[in-house]
Amino acid sequence: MRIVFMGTPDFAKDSLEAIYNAGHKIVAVITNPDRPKGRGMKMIPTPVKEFAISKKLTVYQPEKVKNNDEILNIIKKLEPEIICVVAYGKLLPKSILDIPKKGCINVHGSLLPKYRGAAPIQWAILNGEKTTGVTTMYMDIGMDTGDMILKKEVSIGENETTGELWDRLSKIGGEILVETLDEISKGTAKREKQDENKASLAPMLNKDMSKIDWENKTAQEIKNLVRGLNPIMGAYTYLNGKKIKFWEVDVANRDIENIDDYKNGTVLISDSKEGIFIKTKQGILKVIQIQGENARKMSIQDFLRGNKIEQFEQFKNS
RNA sequence: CGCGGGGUGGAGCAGUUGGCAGCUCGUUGGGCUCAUAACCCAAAGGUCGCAGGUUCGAGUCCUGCCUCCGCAA
Repeated sequence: MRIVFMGTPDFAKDSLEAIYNAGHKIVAVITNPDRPKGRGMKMIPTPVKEFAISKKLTVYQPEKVKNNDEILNIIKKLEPEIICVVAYGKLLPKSILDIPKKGCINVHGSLLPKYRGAAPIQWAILNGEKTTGVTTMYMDIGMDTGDMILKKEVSIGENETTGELWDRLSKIGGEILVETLDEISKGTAKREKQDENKASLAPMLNKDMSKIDWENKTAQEIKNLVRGLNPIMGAYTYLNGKKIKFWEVDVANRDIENIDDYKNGTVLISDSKEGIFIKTKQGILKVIQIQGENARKMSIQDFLRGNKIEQFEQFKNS
């Protein structure tokens, strides 16, 4: 089948690679423009672009796709039977969705209709979900509201981070996309409406939510926050006015006397070998990997050699 | 020229107005102990990123270079 692929990050690249290896005819790849990135603001191509170029596929990088006749005409001339969209980063207008005869299909990192939107994988971890998955669907003009074709469910590990789940789901996304294309070409693809009553949103993450709320969160909730934000931005807090990020924590299984005498966020134990243990609203939090201001991340043991954290010091919101 | 912080024994850090290079941990040897990753004693281990400059004297001040990292996107 003649396919136009649209996508941007590494999640999309795995899908592109999968359909490429499955032998589909990819007539063009559309991805976001290169953006200045990293130290020194160097222009970095998207992962999808890198792959496409290495396979000598044609690449287009429109700044926008709405009200853009140029890209609309380019896609029309390509006469794609299907457009595959994976984490492209922009909503497509109806004028583009109507081009391919067999429709536009999308790979989404959740079990729809749950977690529609930009950050389904992150939210699954943040909310402490036990399972999630990948869904393929026919696109419509809404945000992840189209009719579903295939689903694959996976369980989430207790300590799994967003980064780890992301990698797993992007591989599965590639597999399920190939299956979906198969079924479409054989004419056996289903079309299942999404149940609006079960729909939920997974909006983009913003900076504010990465601050640890010692007052109101339990140890388990904080753990979910930390692994949900790893490796995107990390969860942060303050100790003596200095910003500290946590990259890996666990709920500690130990009893401490008179624990209620201390405020949430208080360091109950600071030990050069075991690390630090912090009181929360419910449960004790053990810190495993940490990062100080302007420093790289390191194990709590390494951190404690050069940075003192005394017992009864308190982590605060500012 | 996006903003910013570094490079000091194996690890993580300190080093005040330039004046003998330190701390915690680790390592090695010894001791204590029924025993220990615990405790005590001792030792080894650094041309302070590189090059030049100022100075009686530079980890510290100046110049250039290499290199690592954080934020922001």
